Amino acid sequence: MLRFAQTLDRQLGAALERAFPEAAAAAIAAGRRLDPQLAAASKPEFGDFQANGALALAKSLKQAPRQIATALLAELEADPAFAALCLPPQIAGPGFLNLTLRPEVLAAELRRRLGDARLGVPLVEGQSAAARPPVIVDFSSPNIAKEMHVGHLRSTIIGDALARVLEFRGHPVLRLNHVGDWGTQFGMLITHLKQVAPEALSTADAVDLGDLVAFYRQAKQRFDADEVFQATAREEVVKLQSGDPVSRRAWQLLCDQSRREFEQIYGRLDIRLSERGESFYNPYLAAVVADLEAAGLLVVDAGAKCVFLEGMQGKDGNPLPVIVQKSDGGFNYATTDLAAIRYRFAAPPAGDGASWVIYVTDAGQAHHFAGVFQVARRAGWIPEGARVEHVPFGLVQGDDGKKLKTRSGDTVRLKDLLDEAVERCEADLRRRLAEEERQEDESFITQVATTVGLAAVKYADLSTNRITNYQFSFDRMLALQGNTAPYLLYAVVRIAGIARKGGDLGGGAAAAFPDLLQYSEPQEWTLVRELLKLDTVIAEVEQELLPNRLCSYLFELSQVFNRFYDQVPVLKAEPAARASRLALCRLTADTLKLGLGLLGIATLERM
RNA sequence: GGGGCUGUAGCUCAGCCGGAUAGAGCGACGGUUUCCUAAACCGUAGGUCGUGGGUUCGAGUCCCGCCAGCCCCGCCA
Repeated sequence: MLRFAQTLDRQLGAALERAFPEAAAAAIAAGRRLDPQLAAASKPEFGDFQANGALALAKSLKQAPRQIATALLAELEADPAFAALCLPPQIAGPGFLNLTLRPEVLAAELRRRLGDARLGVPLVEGQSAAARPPVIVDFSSPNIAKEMHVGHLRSTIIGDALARVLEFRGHPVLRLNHVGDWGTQFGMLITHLKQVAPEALSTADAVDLGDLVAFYRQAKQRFDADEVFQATAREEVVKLQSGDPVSRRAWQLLCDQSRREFEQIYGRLDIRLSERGESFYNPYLAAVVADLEAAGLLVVDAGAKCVFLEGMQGKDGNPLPVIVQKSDGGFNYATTDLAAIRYRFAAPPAGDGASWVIYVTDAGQAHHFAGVFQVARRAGWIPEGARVEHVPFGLVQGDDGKKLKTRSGDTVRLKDLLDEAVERCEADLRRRLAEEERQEDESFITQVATTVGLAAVKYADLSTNRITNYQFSFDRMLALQGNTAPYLLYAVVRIAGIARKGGDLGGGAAAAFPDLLQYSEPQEWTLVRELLKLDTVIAEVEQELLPNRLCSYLFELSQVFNRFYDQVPVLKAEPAARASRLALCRLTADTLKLGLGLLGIATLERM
């Protein structure tokens, strides 16, 4: 619908200018234009689009809205290009102009998409993909020596979905895993291990990740309680950061251990990610401080080197600092984030040369990023026209509305969460098979349970607006009805069923379908219109970085399809109708597969 | 104390640049199966959009105040 919207906006704008030449000239002189305010129709009975401009213009034109709409209508009807696109428009309510695309225009657009692997979604304009500067999506970012938990789940899934959408649009995307592999935590952990389990620091696989997590917890407790330990740990950090070989070796072992565990999760979730941890930026930390010093932004306060923020105040009304070098000479996470931003925007080969950097982290870090972005901007590290943004998300909560925990009060391990989703799916599937007296082999059951279980977890996370906290519930996400992954997957399965029963879906080519598609039923037209919205929705997701918009669309498409499937026969229809309906099935399946694919969700032929 | 986010049906959530009578799903109640997988479909009930002002032809949406919940606020990340 994007193409139509653009064309109509132009035609309506021109019609307004013809109807009100003086007002149009005045608007243009003021650097504006008479805006027809074209929008998607708010209800199906209003057609495809509505123009709200007449209401807004009433005051400045000193005319009644309906009068303006009438004048606009007259100009539009005189435009043959418009008449070829739309049925005669209707003036409705206080002065809305309702526009309905001609059926043959819709059918032709649908036909066009049957032969298009991109289903009508355009590539970004501009240079070829190879010449374009990269977009960096920074997501997932677990910590070494800790297990991944639900918090990482959100970042991982949302980041992956956004990266997939941007890639599909033709952006070269650099997916970066900014793992926490540096800093005070390692000082703590290495100091503790040296004392209680030195073998873990010299021998690969001497301890597994579970042990490491326990050691980490003990180390943290000692760090918080014991000043002597704290001092030793800080010294250990300095040793590590200055490249002491023993510390380096210990650190490397710890990282390898954790990395293997992370890779398993990413593999299961089908997520591709380039690891570039905090340690990567270690060589650049001193330069960050030097740059800030040279730019005159550094202030030493209580022994720490700080940049004070403009427009952000702390407790006593004083400006908030971003500390870039601690009083003990060490660097902290803000320094690392500044080094990262500096490197990512710097021109190659000294950096990534990015044009857009997206950080997918929890909303609690909003202040931190606002501060870091401001410092980076004032230091001149963000080029003109480049974009840098924090894409925040809310907490994962339990049924009690508090941060999700296990019954014993621990954080929920991601691995356990995924296992449980798949197990629950499998149990449900086995029960269903028994009820329906279906026989399926074990590999089918495993495949379906795995696909549906992981799809459910991902979809539940992606389908709410990311900024709000969301309540985690296996029962809801695995429900077979409603706005859930199983419901969407089932729609794909139904279409696969039609193909199995002899429906020719064209096998990837458009040639199987007639040039003139013909529809008569309202359910068919509703489905046609829904299918044609894909390009608009993708553009919106890219603009707003909100995957839930894509989820809503896919859910609505599935609902519309299920109504069609229920009420309109396909295989038993007479030949002309049958071919046109098969085209709808084919495009629905393609759209669902593409859309779910962009969410990182795999589909099934049977379930 | 300062700042951020959130508050919409019993529950979980949508709601796009301010547009027409506020939308889903679940749950509740009532229906639909000689037909492409009923993991579906159809219908009914359910709302003072936290609250009080303001801006506007028009406010769930924008502005201000207040209330409630969550989060952040100097050397952890």
